[in-house]
Amino acid sequence: MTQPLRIAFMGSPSIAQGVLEALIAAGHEIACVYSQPPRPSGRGQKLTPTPVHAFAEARGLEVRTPKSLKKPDAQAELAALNLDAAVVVAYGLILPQPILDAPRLGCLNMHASILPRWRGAAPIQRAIMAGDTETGIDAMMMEAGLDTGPVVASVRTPITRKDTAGTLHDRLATLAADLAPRALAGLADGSLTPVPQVEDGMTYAAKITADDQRIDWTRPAAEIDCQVRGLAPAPGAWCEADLGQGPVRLKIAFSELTNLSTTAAPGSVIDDRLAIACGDGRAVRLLKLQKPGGKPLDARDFLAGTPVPAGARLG
RNA sequence: CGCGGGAUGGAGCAGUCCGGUAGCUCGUCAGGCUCAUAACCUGAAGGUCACAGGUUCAAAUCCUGUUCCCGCAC
Repeated sequence: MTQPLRIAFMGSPSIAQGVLEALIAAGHEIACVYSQPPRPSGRGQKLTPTPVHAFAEARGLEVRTPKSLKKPDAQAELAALNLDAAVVVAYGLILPQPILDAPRLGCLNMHASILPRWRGAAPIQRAIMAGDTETGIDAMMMEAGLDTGPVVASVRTPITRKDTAGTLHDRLATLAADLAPRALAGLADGSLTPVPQVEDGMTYAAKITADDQRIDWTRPAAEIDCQVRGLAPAPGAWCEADLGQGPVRLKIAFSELTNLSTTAAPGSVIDDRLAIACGDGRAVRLLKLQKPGGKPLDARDFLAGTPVPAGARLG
């Protein structure tokens, strides 16, 4: 490897953790780890540190969890670290200009899309939901704008019809962990030059909302299949279903496009193996389902305890 | 203490209100049948009903506590 650098790592969710591990393995000096502050979250409102926070603490690294980096004292604390670079992966805070300018080489961001497509918060989910056939990881120099900076290095991976946000996330996490040390080294020794993004083809990957999760069976089957896979395993796409005890929220964790055609009304169950009619006369087959209080089940296991006969209707 | 649902052979569920023979759909195993199937027929194995106490002649079922799992909200 090249010479060790003195860096700060900034990140919060699990995709960032692998990058941090890779930077440690590459021999860099991790001066400090920044992560989102622990917040009451989840069942029971327990105060939960982020995955990166927990990991860094377990490794004995200094962890800082400021609520914002806009204040001068927070900026001074970062400047005092006297950094060669900062590596940022899904941190979740805006980095003001003084922060961006503090490290000698700047701030390097790992972003889970091929920019300028899918700038923003949820690039992995949006790529699948839109039916993209390829995505990847870009290593980019951060600017004040949202994911607008020049790209240092890039890797790509195909999206298959069997990919979910979960499987794609895991694959991209591996790619990001591999790319980050290489991009950093190339930046440090000048062998990689940041290339400005073209604006052509730019899209934003908006945060996933409750509306994104609700399945509308009048939409085309291919779109619904992409919606299901793009939101799996969390937060999940769902529809209403009356399984004999009144309407319940049925989460769909995995699906596939069938080659069936049908004239049945959208939402109709058209066979005894969970093929559902969609708006374009085609059908998706539900392969993994979850009802309230239960775990996600393969269609076969689900049907063993909850028969869903042809002719039933989902809403 | 945010709201709520759950734990029953290997899987998924009923049974719990109203205490009294362990049930259903699958899977597994053995055999049969079929060109073939998430096909069909016959037979078999497999459960201290999450854990710990309590009430009772008798507890999956009623009472108390514990652990683990999940949905919503955040």
